[in-house]
Amino acid sequence: METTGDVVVVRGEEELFARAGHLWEHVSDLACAANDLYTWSVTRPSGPERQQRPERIRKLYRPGVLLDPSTAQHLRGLADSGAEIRITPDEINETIIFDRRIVILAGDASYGVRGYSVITRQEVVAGVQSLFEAAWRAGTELAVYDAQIAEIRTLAPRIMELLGSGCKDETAARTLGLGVRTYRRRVAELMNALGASSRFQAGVRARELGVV
Amino acid sequence: METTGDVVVVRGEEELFARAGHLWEHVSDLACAANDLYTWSVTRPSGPERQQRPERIRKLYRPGVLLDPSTAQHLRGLADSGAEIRITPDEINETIIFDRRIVILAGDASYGVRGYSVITRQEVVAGVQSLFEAAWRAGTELAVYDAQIAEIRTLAPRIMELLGSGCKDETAARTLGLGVRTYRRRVAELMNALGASSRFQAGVRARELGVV
DNA sequence: GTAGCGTTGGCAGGTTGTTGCCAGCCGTTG
DNA sequence: CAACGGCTGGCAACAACCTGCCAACGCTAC
Repeated sequence: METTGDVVVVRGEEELFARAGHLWEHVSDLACAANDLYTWSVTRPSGPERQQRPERIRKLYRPGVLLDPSTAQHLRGLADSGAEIRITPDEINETIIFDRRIVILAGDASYGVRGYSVITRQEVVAGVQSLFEAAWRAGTELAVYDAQIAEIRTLAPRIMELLGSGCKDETAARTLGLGVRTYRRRVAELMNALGASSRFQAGVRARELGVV
Repeated sequence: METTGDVVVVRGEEELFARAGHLWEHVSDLACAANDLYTWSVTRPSGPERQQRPERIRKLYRPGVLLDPSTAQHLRGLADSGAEIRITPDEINETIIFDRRIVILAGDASYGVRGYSVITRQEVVAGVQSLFEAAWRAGTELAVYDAQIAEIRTLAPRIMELLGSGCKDETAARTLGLGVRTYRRRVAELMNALGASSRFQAGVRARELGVV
């Protein structure tokens, strides 16, 4: 563990849980941005020590989380239970904010153990909060985005499977009974939902989200 | 659990462990083919019930497992301890064979719970064994392949990072101080090591192996 | 000092992918 | 029944990628 006054960097989910697990006990205003459903769930205790539910929960995700029907269903369930969920096509830094007082920023997960910055300095917290608010305002309500992406979702598994098989677009299109232009339209829509600018990146992203 | 006489299909690692965990106790001739290091480790008990080590262990992997230095080091350790390890560029069906008597074939892991076929019918076991032997003979000794891939491995993380960033080859090449032809040579080598025929497939594979 | 070998990188031809354009088709609405 | 809107799919221009070819360079051995 490294400390620099109001910013503490911890490495790995265990250290993060030890450091921040208690924050869930009394939080009333929770805001988070994540690339998938798991990023912040590791910090949250799931036993009897979990107290009352926060008064306000806001969650901001990338569209890719809606490509998996079960994940989409889970998010709808959360929304039905009172959580406010929005979707943003923009790149987001994975962040969680407790009561506008404590911020945790997730570091790069590409290699080895992930680092998390736990920030309590109020000026910094305020800055991160305002960035979150801007991203939140630009987001689209879950229900609205879900309706838009429903069509993509029905075909997404087959397209992902075909993309993952390594075959050419022409072959994949024929397999689905589509013209190659239409197949490529669908692929472009998936790339957008995954927030990817290349097919390699889309492949990585799809695997991370478990949709391939 | 579904049964068809000498072939039993189980779903998920827990059922597999319950069904096949005991096989490790007295096995003396073990042969397996896997895409990563974890596929068959879930079936193996790790406590005191594990008896003596098999007399012969043969493991066949795809080259991608050597892209990660720590995975490569682990495999070298296994080889040093007496296991015979070979690498094959060909597609392999994940298989494990106990004493030429019992075979387990891993099913598709793309979605949901993975199915495993546990086969005891001797004709089928013999057939699978001979397929394994053919693939084994075509494989390359770990040490030989490792030496060949060492060069690729040093640059692989940077290339994966750049590929994963979604930027163009020209940009990535400049970032690494290489010509775009040379960069594309390295990418082609990585694609081969990953057994991928498209960049999307390579992205998926790289993420599965944890090298991006 | 020279020959041989391996690698790099520029060039180029071919393939694959990205996206715009537009004709045709189908379903809906007035 | 006609008009309209949306979607499909063929075509095409362009971009990005894939791989062969070859000159140049650096290193090693003799």
